[in-house]
Amino acid sequence: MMTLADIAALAEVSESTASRALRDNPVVNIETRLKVQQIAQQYQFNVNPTARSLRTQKSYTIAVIILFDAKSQQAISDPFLLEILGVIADELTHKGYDMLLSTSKTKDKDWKTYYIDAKRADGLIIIGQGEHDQRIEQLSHSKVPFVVWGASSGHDSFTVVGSQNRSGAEAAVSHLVAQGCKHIAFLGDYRHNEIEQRYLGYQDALQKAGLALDPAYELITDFTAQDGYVKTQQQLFPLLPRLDGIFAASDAIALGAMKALQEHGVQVPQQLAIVGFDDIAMSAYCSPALTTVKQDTINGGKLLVSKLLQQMDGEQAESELLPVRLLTRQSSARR
Amino acid sequence: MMTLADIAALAEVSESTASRALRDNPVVNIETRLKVQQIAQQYQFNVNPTARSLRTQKSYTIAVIILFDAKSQQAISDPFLLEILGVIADELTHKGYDMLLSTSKTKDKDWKTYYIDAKRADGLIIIGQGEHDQRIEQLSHSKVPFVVWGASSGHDSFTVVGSQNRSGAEAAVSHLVAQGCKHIAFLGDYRHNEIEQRYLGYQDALQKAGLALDPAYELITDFTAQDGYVKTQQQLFPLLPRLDGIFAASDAIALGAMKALQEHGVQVPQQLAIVGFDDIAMSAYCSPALTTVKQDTINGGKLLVSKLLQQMDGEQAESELLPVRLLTRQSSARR
DNA sequence: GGAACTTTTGCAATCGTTTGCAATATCATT
DNA sequence: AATGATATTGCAAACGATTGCAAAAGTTCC
Repeated sequence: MMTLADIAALAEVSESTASRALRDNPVVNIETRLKVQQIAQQYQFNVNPTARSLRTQKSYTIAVIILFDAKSQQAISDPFLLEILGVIADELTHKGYDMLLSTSKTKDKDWKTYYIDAKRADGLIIIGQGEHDQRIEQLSHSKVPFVVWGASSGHDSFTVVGSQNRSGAEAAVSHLVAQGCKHIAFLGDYRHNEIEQRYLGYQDALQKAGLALDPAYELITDFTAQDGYVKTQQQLFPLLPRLDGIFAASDAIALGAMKALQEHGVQVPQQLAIVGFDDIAMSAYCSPALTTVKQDTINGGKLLVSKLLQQMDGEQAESELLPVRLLTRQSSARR
Repeated sequence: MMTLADIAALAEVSESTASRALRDNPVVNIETRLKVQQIAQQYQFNVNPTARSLRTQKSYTIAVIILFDAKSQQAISDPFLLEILGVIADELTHKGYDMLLSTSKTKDKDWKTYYIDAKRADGLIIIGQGEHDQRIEQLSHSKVPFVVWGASSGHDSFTVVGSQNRSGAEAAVSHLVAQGCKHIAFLGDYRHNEIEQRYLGYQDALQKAGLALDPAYELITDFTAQDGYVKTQQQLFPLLPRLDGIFAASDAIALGAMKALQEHGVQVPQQLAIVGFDDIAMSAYCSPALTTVKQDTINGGKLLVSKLLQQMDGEQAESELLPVRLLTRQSSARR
């Protein structure tokens, strides 16, 4: 392996000059610079990132932490996650950063100590707040640069990027109302930050439509199709003659519910319309195709990265919620 | 931030001794060792991984490279991917390694140079070979420790961990035969390594059953539900009266195909039975529930890690294909 | 020709560990 | 008490870059 010293020797300059030349520091003579660069190129020299890290105290690495739900041991809607992860990876690569991935099951290392203090990473991207995580709150009291994907409380002490869950949910439920639904159930776990917003949006829509809020129509449901299926059987079937709409906090839940209903002989969407959230790949390909709310993963990932880098540059970064889009498909087509 | 020097001073020993004490090197007196460790603990000292890396030339980091398909820009069956990624992350964490993630769209950095030579990582895990990647073949001529998730040719020049795609596919198709199917189509892109194996398994089963191989029944299909849907409409509908079974190389494809068929009024499984591959979360919750072949992600991830570490210890690591499991559900229940 | 700048370069310290080797301390043996 | 063997410790040199500061070289101007 070539080292900077070798290149310097070949170019007949000191290591200092070689180092500066490689970073294109204008303080070194343009000709010298070119010469060094040319030689480095020729010998395929790359600076050793470890050595540079040690000296500069920067790692050019960002840690991405995927939070798993304490109970279900499941991450927020999988397909969504993979997509945003891909976008983040691309963005970081593009900006010259490496990406350290950690899928954090509940109790584990102290992020600040492990990543930041130890200089493993220069910043943190945390995906999925779940139920108000202590650790995030705590981080915000430190100087650690980090951003979170999730729900914004409107006055958070840290930078959040997420979807307009509330208005998205409201649009979804209003759509159900417009389709003639009068008794609409909510499936999801509103103890989860983002879901809470969707739940509020659900209420907004009902209120706006002058429909009553009925606790019997609100089911706490995990993120899984499995739980959507089970909860529907257990708690929705009894309400069935009247129940004519379901807003599920995720597509997975919606599909689980739909399955249960179909097995029970309920016609979707004629007797009961369903709307989900996420637009996972399968949503368009189930029968009937699922109406859903699509999150803007691409811009989400990009924003997470740009706001984080912004923070690392010492600037402030505001929280931001991205617009979502209602995709109407057959599962809610009653008129 | 505390440094080793601080700890050494506090313990009134030299840095050398402190360093050795922390690694529990028996050459230092047991009492000294305990004292140093106690002090380190008390002051929450952690060795700086960058400095250690520089000195030892090891990073205690593994790079995981997710290969995307050149054309579809899509990774192999998404849900599967996220799962195995989680397992790998856990295993690595458990062994004290960090995980660098890279989602490699076609042309990018030279892995050996970027990760290994630059000491960013001590080893590589490559997920998804796709269509015989040049770069993997090339790696095997170097001393770089790496493992690949994919298909084994039986005589590969590197370590592969994967599923028994061929026998799994054979079981799936034999199951269709047992259900009375006589004209079974194959949907998938056999230019992709793993899919090729599934395709061979498909042929095995047909041959064993004495059924004819008909090229008209073999459709090159991308990994997406979308393409399964389109290709089915375009190329399967004409064959319909006779066609009575489909083996799709992935669940996504299967669901796409199913959607097309249902829209076309074909009864699944009565008129036509379908089997997929992967067991993605949705498979059990579509209608009818999809019969499929489940891969053993958990052991897959564990094996990838253990075989890689084995290689890094200088040992040889054999390729290994894991058994899969046929999950029979309604989409193929004709008897 | 020399003072006063400006542009380029290089010296040497530093980042925080690990480790080969030599030095010292300890102990048993004769 | 001297000798040799055996535990313990510490010195100092890496690992491969970056950077403040001073020195050297080159210009300009009177």
